[in-house]
Amino acid sequence: MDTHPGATLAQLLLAGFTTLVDEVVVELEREGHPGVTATHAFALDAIDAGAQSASELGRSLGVSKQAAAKTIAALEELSYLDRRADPQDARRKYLTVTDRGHEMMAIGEGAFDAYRTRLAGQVGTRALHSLENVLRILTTQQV
Amino acid sequence: MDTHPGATLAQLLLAGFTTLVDEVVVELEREGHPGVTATHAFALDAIDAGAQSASELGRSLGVSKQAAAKTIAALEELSYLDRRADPQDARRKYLTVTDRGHEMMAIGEGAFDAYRTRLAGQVGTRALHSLENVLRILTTQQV
DNA sequence: AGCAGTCGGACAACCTAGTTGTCTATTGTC
DNA sequence: GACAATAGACAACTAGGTTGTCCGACTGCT
Repeated sequence: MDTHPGATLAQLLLAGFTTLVDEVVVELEREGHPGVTATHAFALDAIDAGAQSASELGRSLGVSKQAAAKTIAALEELSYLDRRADPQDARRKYLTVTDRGHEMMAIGEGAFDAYRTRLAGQVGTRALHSLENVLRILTTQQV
Repeated sequence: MDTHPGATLAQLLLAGFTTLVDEVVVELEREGHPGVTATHAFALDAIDAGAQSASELGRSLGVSKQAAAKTIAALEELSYLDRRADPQDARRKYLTVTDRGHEMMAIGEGAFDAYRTRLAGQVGTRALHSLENVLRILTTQQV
């Protein structure tokens, strides 16, 4: 039935990601946050979790500092971030998440979690935990 | 430990995809097929499986016919495809996979399958089947 | 047989999310 | 004080898509 099991696995992983993300983006738009992408949401999470400069954000997301700077510019434009001079280090621009940024994060997280909970209801908590465990092994080990 | 389970699931899915694909691209390069991307390999699979025109390929991959045409142009440039006039329909350009294309497909599939088999060895066949089942539900149903 | 509508393909302009390379200003280290 | 490392800005580029427009070829209907 499936003549390409390995390639199918890859396509399933990508399709799963886009399905989940599309759902969340639609929900964010419905809740008053149009123009937000998954990249934005992940970056804002990383900044709120401690990445306080473009270089640091790039390292934390695994992309170049230039790419991180572009994402930061977009988030600032959408009023999700403030950039201020760092009094300790004149090279840096200190990043803080605005109130609107925290609101967007909460809605995004809520939508992600709600989807995950619905999925758990359909396939069972054990199957979902098993999936997450397999993916963690896939991404962190030499398989 | 994980304060964002839903977002983490999305990131795991994407990271799983890129891990798998990067591995295969490296293997293809090592086996004499540099410049091949996952997009190319998936498109060639779809063409070999019956998508015989740019429009049809686009529908089968879920992208616009223009995007499919760009991928086809790249595959033709890399000598993985032939485009010939269709005697039955002068609008169409009939697509056939070359010998080198079939060789590349075989290597790509082999690399994908080998990785999947190694993963099954680490986590068990049941866990892998369960993962694929969950992803199929995630991508094909209204969850 | 004619004609309207659909379909395949090409071309252009644009977008997103990244890349590398180069540059300046600042900071930390010996 | 010299010098390497770091933060950020700017430019040019790439991949892989998108819409919109257009034309020529086919198809179904009357």
